[in-house]
Amino acid sequence: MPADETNGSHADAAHDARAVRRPTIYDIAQKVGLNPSTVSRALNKPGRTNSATEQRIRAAADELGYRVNPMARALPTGRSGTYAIVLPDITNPVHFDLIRGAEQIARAHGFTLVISETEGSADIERETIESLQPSVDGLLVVASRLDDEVLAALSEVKPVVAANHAASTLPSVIPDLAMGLSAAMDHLRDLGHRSVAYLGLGGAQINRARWDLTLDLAISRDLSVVEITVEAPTVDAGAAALRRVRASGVTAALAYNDLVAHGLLRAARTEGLRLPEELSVIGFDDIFSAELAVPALTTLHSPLREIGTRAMTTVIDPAQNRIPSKVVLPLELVVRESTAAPRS
Amino acid sequence: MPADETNGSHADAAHDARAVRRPTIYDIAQKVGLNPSTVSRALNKPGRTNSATEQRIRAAADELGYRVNPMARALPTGRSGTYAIVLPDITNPVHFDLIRGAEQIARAHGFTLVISETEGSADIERETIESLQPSVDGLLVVASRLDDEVLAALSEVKPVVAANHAASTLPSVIPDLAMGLSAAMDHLRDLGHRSVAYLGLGGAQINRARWDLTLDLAISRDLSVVEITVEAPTVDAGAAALRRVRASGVTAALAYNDLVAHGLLRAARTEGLRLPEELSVIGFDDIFSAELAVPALTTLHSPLREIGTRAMTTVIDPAQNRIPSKVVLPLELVVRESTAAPRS
DNA sequence: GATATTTTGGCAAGCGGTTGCCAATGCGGA
DNA sequence: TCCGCATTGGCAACCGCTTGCCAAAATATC
Repeated sequence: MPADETNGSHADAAHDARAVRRPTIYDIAQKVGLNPSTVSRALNKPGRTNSATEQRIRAAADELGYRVNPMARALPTGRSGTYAIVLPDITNPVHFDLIRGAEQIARAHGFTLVISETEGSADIERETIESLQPSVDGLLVVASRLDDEVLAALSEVKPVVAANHAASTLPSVIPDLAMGLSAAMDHLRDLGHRSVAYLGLGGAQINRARWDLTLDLAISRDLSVVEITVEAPTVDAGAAALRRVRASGVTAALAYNDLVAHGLLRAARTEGLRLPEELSVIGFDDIFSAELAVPALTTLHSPLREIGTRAMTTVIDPAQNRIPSKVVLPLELVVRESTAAPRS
Repeated sequence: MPADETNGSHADAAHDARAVRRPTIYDIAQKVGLNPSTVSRALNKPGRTNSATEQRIRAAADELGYRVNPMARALPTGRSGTYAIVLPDITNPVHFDLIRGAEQIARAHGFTLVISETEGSADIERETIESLQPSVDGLLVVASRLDDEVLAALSEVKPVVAANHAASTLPSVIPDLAMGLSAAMDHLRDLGHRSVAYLGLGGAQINRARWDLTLDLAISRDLSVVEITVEAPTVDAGAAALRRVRASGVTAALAYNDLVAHGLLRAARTEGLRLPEELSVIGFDDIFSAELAVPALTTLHSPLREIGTRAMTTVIDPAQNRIPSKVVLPLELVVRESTAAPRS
């Protein structure tokens, strides 16, 4: 039988429709002369059927090019095999590695991942999660804008785990802020800085933890510190902050993230500052462009990818799914060229 | 009724299960004393039911916090309301804006988007598409590694559109290579360059079109041109190519993408070349870090975001879905600091 | 006021799987 | 040879929603 065109066997009216119908377990059942339930078992319950018939069924299945329809399966079982990751902004490079880590685990388990943006709005985030719930087996929320109680309520329906920020009511996977910020502060102090600025993101609760900690750490090191707020976690917002940074008289700045640090560096260069002598800058995250910057960015390397894999692993596992735990991963300072002793 | 705890109304055995059951149209039907089919119509077929009962149903629906279950709906209708975008590598910044454009359109229509990586492997790509097919209404393939015929076959089942590369058998949305490359060549020639290198990506068919065109354009401008192959579309691969670029004696290089250009620049700076006088570099794509580079990268600005929106719009529309067309979008040269007249 | 139409709602089948339960078959042991 | 048990496969219900078809009710037509 040379022609592959005949695979529709008894050509129905369906044939003139635009889309070709995919074979179902009923087609397989008919082909081998067995009941669909047997086909289902042969394909999914190892050992439940005679191995000879299992062979026949398997053969027929891939002769027909059968693939299970995940939605049809999801209905009776309640398990769809898809997970969602919801985050404020896909294009923020910080999220790439996190997404990729999650994707890798999902793929390894044969799950599919849907990614959804919230544009940083709590309302959209809530709405998104609710509308996703019926079709997923669990959710990862990254840098959520939602209150812990809301998240707790949402996680009643389907498990939710927090990635990259701590939620007291959920399993969370976070970087070790204390470790990273201590290292950053030590580094600055050791270089001889006496006063530093922290460029924080207004309105992000993830920012609070960082600032509170930075404040404590600075005080205990006898450094003076001020918080300067940027409007968005972007290059432009970072650039716009330079004026205030200079006005504050600090010799070093710790940025909310690398994008902000990039902006600060760019603006400083534009203004003709000598870098890093006249201004030391430390970023946060260590995105791929950090080492491309001039001067190359000293930054806190966040284990984004591992945060993604751990978070995904957690949400997949029914044993860890629902119990609020906290996985903290090392946050390391990588020293490049954007920090130096202040000119005296 | 102060307590919100009572929403389970007649508490079933389901109550002690981990996951809370979400209300269905049956719950609504029972609550208002109507048939589920009426509920379904009230919610989805405007005008099909009496507007008074529609009100009642709607009220009951959101009192119960009802949300339709997309999977249950997908089964009878065959429409799942989700689309997939499959691409070689999520973390390649080139894809961010494209994804985002697609996401925006999807969201605007209330569709959900699933993103899937192929790691640049044709086999994985095919496998991915096939396993996604039953649960999506259409696919976007970005920089596909698959043959046009394979794609054609795949698109029998569910519509597929090609984004950022041309597939003769599918609707495609692509940048205007001729326009962009002409501008790049003109720019180089006008600066006084006589011989240029093209840094191409081995094995990518999207690369062939670029190289062929570059060759033609160079010849017609009386420039000499060589192709230098990089192994991967990455910064490191670009850096590794510097040696060969210098050996070739060219004064300018056109890179496969901005990442490669970044690498070239970085390596050149490390080697102490004076940039851009000793080597002009033009990138491709205009990713966000292009203007962060030092010198800031002259590059071909690809309308990635619009490619994403147009491709998504196309795949959504049954009228355009299936007819191989070609939407070409302007590819513009943005001149920054990485190109200059060669030192004479 | 009787008949023809239109509105409106119910019934039931079906989408493609899964699974509890039962029946038939095959096998071993007494 | 007969009984009991383990294997193996079939039956049918169900997951939540949609939709063709029909009947009852409401409305329009004469």
